[in-house]
Formats: sequence, structure tokens, C-alpha cells
Amino acid sequence: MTKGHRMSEAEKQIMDIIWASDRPVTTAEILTKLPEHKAWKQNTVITFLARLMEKGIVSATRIGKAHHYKPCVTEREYLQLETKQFIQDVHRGSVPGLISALYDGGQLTKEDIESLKKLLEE
Amino acid sequence: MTKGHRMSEAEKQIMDIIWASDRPVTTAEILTKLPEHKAWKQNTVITFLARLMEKGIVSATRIGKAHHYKPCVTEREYLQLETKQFIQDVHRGSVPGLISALYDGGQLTKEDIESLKKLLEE
DNA sequence: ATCTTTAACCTACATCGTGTAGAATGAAAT
DNA sequence: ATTTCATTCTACACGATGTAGGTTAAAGAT
Repeated sequence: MTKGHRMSEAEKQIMDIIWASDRPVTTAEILTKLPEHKAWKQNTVITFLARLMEKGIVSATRIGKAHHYKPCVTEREYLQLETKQFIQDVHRGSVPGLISALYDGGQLTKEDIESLKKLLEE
Repeated sequence: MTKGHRMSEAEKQIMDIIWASDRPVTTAEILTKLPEHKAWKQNTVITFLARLMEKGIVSATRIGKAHHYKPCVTEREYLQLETKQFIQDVHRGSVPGLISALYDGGQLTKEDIESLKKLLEE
């Protein structure tokens, strides 16, 4: 959790499931919750989980023969870290830089502007 | 320039030099403009340039024996693309999602908020 | 207690991106 | 002609990634 612990697409997919659950999940559970088109073998999922553990993103408790995995980082925290990193890497650390890219990229819808305004009233 | 043509750190370094120049540059010129600590051989730089061309990010014109490279994408456009991609990949396409991450990550300084407010008055 | 099921662990491997550059080629300058 | 120097081709090691088989160990069934 300390460093810029990036995760791969596959790992992210797994994390989405772990984050979406309110309690620790097993590999088996993860398998059932994967979208149809992801036909990963259990071993494959276990590999991803092992890598996520190495990276300090999940931790596991063994109950019986199965591991129960839970996040070490909330999705919120993760998004914050990624965002920070992105601004650092791409926009040389400048938040206004990011905002103007958004702005002149035409990314901002009217609704976005509205909710933004609301947010800023604090 | 069409697809999500990502570039590596080294390639970005090269692009920074190309973008910073007001006219097409040669490999030799790039070499002189590299920061001290980057002791790349000319061939190394040429490799990066070749990859940038494959990706459609720069184009070159041959004058005499040397190529003169110029960007196919402005830095502005690049930043817009990267930002768009980032929001898509990390924040599931939600700009407000990005903003809240910024917000509750404590990224926003008072000045940022001020300039944001100003921007939104349009 | 033995057999069967199943989860985890260890190991592997092909592919790709990346940094790094030498060797060969070919044209320009002297 | 000979030297110089940029380009092109080729290569390679290393890490990340997707993918999973074989082996082991433990839980559950009979």
C-alpha cells in the first residue's frame, strides 16, 4: 500500500470483486462472481491473488483449507493514489493542468460542471 | 494518433524535447538537449524515435542524411487523450468520480479551488 | 482409517514492452 | 578515395502479465 503499487487489468478485475463484497471472499466465491466471459481457472485466480498479496493490496486469513481475502486498501484510497500518481506522471503534478486538459478536451458535460460547482461550495 | 497509443517513460522524455522545440529536430539535437543524467547513445535515441514513429506520434522528413522529427500530436492533444483514457480506465468514465478522488485525497489546494471556480464561470 | 475432493503452493512458460546498444550500410564531407 | 556519421537492422536481457499444470496437504465422506 505504501508505494505506487500498480495492478494489472486482471488484478483489478479481482479487486473489483473483493471491494464489492462486504466480507472476506474465497477463491471459489471469486470464481462465481467473475463475468461470464472470464473463464479463468482457479489456479489462475490464485496466482493473481498471490500477486496482489505480494503487492500488499489484499491480505488473507485461512479458515479451514481456504483463504479468505480482504482488501488492505479501500477502493477510495486506491483511486486517490492512482489519481495522484496520474497527475504527477502526466500533468507534472499540476492539478490546474489536469483541469484544463479536461476542459479543453471537452470532457466536461453540463452535469459535471454542476456537480463540480456544488462540490466547490465547501 | 488514433488509438490509445501509450508511450514509455523514455519515449516521453524524447517527446518533451520535440514538443519544446519550435521546429523539427534531429537526433543529434535531441542528444544535446537531454538532461545530463541521461547518457543515451545515439542509437538508443534512434530506437525510441523509430518506436514513436510506429506509434504515429512523430513523423520525420529526411534532409541530407539526417531525419528531422516533428510531432504528429500536440502536447495539448496528448494530455487530453491521456486524461480521457485515465478517466475511462480508472474512474469508469466518471468525471465527478475523478473530482471526488481529487477532493477527498486532499489534492486540491485553495488556489486550485479558486482557479477551478473561475474556470467554471463559463 | 482410508478414499476422495478440493484448495493452496510451487513452478513454468510464452508473450510483450522496455531500455539498451552493436554491426552493417550508405551517403556526405573532405 | 577515405573518413565520418546518421540510419536501419538486429539483438538481448529483464520484468510484467496471462495462463495454468503438477504436487501437496488438508477436509469431508464412507
